[in-house]
Amino acid sequence: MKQILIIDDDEKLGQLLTQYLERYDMQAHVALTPSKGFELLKKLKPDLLILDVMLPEKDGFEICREIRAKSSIFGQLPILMLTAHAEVTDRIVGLELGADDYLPKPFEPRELVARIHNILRRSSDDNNLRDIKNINGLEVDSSRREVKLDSEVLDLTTMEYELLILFMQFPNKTFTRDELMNRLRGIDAELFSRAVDTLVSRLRHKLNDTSKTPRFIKTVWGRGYTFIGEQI
Amino acid sequence: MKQILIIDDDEKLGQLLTQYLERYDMQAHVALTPSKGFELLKKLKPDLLILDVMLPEKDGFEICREIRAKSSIFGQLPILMLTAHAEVTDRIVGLELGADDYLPKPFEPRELVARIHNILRRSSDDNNLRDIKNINGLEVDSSRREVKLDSEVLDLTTMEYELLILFMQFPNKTFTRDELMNRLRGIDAELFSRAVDTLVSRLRHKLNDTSKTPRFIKTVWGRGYTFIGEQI
DNA sequence: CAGTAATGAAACAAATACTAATCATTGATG
DNA sequence: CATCAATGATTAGTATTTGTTTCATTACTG
Repeated sequence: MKQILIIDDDEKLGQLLTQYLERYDMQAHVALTPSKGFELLKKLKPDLLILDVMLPEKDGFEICREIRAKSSIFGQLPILMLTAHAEVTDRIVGLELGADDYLPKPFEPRELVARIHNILRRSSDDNNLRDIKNINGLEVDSSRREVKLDSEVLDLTTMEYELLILFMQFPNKTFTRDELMNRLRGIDAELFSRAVDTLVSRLRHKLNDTSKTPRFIKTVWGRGYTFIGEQI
Repeated sequence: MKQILIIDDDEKLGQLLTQYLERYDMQAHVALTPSKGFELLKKLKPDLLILDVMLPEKDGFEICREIRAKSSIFGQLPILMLTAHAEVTDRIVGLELGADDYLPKPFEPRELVARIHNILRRSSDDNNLRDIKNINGLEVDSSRREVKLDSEVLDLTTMEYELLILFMQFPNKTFTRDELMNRLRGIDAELFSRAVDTLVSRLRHKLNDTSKTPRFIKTVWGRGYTFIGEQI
């Protein structure tokens, strides 16, 4: 069953949608505030996010941007924006904000369901491409959040896992520390410490990759780190 | 190519930055006064604005505030502030002024480029576009910071890499040693030694370019060095 | 072709960046 | 609220890069 997270301060609307979506085999969860929303986001890892533009604390644009910034974690999460009026829409869809679709209020529930289906179909198409990755003896099943090294399952922490799949998404790309932290922790990550190094070090250990000629994560001196792609 | 607008009354600095940024595939434009700056801002619609805090007419804070006020037009425009000293910084970043980052003078050009990249990545997550230069069997993928010689990846240090892309930016141009050091290390790098020669020598070795009829880097006796462009 | 200046690159030194161990903090869990 | 796991910060030790010196070699000059 698809999990849908709705961030909207209109409680009544939330309940209505929950009931309605249930009929289409979707389980909806409502967060009335952005902070509650982020909490549920982490907990539920929903398949789709419905976001109201008008919200207390921060507006929907802001939330959308934040989520997109943490691209490795929620970069793929489809987002549907609910706008108060049809006007502002240009900014929303596909553009810098990275929402996948929008729907002006008021709307027909059926219309909403149609759009949800649309989005989910779209996103699942390219999700399949990255579901299981296998590079150089390292196998990641992202739907299970499981990593196998030479057929043995590794026990990775959240950060370690996120770092790994970020690396694997862009093999051979050299990431600077700043870049890594920004991608892993979101926009405003200011780093004064060797936290990234520590994280990499821990991941390397679990990957058994501490020799001077690394199998997976190479240090690029003066720049950052690189995940080594297929060797030819 | 990214367009960068610099508002700064230090003409020399502007020129230097323009040249430097060129190497990183950014086109810089310098406005010496705020009014000229606003004019260019409208005309160019740059991807990023670099703003000196100390300016004639109005100071950088003021400009920043004004730009942020016209949020519909330039609300998204990333702004990098150059401050004379590191003190005032709290007010600047992210706060009521809405700058995206700051950099205290004096700074290393490399540092500036790193910050620009950071900001641009944050504001629009589009570093998938790669620009690849290919000269005479030497291939540089600047987004990955990867250099291939006859299809083999080279392991270059930071300085070696910087030197190489500087050369490749201006094939057939003869650089003096002074010029090279200034471009590589920042504004008024004083050099009493043969550091440049050593650097070139090291790069040549990695490029396998030590024969008397060089493939890439030619010595111009009494002058400096030249990177050999396409042979016809 | 000798004399002189410029260059290449080896060897050493200094500066800088990285690793990993350790400690501190945070946040979750019962 | 005590415990434990995850993550951030600090730091000593180490490795790498970069700058400097030096000397043999090379290219120019008269």
